[in-house]
Amino acid sequence: MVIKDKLMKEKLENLIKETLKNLQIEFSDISLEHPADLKMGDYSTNVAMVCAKKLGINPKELAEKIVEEVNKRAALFEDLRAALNNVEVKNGFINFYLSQEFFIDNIKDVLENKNFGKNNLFNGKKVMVEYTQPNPFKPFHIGHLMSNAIGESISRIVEFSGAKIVRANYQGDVGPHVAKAIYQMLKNENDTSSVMAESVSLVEKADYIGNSYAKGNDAYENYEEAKKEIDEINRKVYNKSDKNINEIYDWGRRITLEAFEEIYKVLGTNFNYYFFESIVAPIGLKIVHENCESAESPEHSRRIFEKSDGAIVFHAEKYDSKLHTRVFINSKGLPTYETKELGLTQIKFEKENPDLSIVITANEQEEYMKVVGKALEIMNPEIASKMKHIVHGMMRLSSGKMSSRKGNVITGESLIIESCDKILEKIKDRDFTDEEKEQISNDVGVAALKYSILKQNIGGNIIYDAEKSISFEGDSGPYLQYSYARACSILEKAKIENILPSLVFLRSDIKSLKSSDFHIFEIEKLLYRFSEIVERSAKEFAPHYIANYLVDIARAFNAFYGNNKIIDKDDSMSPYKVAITLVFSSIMKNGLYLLGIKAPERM
RNA sequence: GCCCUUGUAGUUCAAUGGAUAGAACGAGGCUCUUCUAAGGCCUUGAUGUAGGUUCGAUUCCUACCAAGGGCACCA
Repeated sequence: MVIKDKLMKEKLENLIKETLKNLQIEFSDISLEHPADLKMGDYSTNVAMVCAKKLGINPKELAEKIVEEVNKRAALFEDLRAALNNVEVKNGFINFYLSQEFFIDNIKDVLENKNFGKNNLFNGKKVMVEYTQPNPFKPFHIGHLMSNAIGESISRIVEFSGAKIVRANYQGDVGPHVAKAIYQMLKNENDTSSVMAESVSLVEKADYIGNSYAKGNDAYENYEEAKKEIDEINRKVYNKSDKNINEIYDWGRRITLEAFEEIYKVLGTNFNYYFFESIVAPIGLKIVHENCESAESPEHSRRIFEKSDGAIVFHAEKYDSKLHTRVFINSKGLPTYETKELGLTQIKFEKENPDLSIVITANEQEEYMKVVGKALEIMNPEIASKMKHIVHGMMRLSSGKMSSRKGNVITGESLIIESCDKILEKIKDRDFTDEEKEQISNDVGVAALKYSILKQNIGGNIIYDAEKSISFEGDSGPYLQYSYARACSILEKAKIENILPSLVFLRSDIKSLKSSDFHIFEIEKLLYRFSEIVERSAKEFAPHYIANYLVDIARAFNAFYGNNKIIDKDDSMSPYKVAITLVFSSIMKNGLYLLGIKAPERM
């Protein structure tokens, strides 16, 4: 058995270390990387250039000397001898070329090892991930879609890296936005009661509530009278004092939550916890009051929060000049977002006590969270150290339109439907049953959207182009799925032709082949890297490394497909090519899973 | 004004301090009596400005310019 993927890097690093030691060069920080260009080898190190200056030697000469010594040492070990094809100096770099035997053994490894691609970065850790956070009474907008795609992918990646994942959702079921929606629904009492009827669909009901919020919000901003009424309703919602309001509230909350659940089903998310502001708010209030300057009890001597203009605030700039003051309890005695966040954090740790608690939100909340984090750090440094806030950018539509033909705001939901409908239109003439078409267009439509969100660094804003996103060409979710489906179809044919993937492709077989008959395919040089890509994604909480990698292997596979006949009874290489196809399909499926994307076998 | 984030082909995005800065879309050409041509192959083009650190800077540091976000009772 030759060395496989991760071990290879370690072995090579050790080899270089030993070599330097032999040459009496002191250097510990070995950098060994994959060169960007496959022509430059499979691994590459810059030690010669780094050490040359210190030693006052020409880097090229030093590199030659190191290579000579490396070759001598590598010859002593059977595994290295088999795995290394060539070591050479180019532009001062020392490049390592791996052998056919290395690649073949790694193809075998993927086929035999069920855990291929996994790593143990988070072994034994419990990680809670909070994401999506749509608010009852408001539409599921594009930001929620982004948060969901990113949160689900990060959850899966971290889970794949050994963690136990707890998925959490946090929803604002009290507050001004609720009052605005209820205000409008009370104004249109007749419409409201007819929408509440059984016969009206869930989607229509949820739309009605979302639109009521939008109108109520408008009234709040433009009419003093409405503002007063809404503030009054807000208070009544908090203390549940009005029977009529309670009834509409209970109904609206239930309907919008049910509608969200339908969306999660389409997106492929299952939450373990739903936290609500109504539950979290009183806990946060208690925390703030106990740590406020007015607290009389002597055990609460920490005066973190201070009274100011009738509100209770936290002067974060006292602790960190880069932060600022924020209101935690407003002058009406109601908790703000910051206070609720403190309550939420406490509940999370009481219920699950995670080793790491991740919160995913849009970047507009970055500065608030730093202030909340500072307050938390003073009160409970242990919990604060386990919190991680991951922010994502905003999505803009390339068309510039943010509202649909009906004049409604384009919601996350409408974007999903539009995407799926377009795919359905594209595949309408294909040879599938209506049921299959429905399933495929759902899987592909959602993939198109999710991929558009995940293909780039999550911190930046996204310009969403619906046409490009659903395109099956180039850099898209459907392109990845198409490549997978194509591989599946080849494997199906292989089965019919009875060409089985060769699991035992013996070293003697390779040697008996003339070198002209055998060359290492680009796809082979990429497949074994899957696990290190996943590990890096997990370490940096960055799904886009996986997305980019999948495009790379899809392209390499399609080139392999385009330039080779895979199923060919007269070709002794055919079983091995089938094996490569099988490995590609398995890695693509796993990779798509990590992005939260389904992999249909036909499309 | 202060703080955070971001400036890369015409456009949308990559690039763990490294090699000739990669893709995709767009444009032009070629390609299937072979497994999904929704594919493949070829051609075309970019690091905001000015310094600094380094053998080497898109990456790190400083200043400037530009965009987005935050800066007291919304979330």
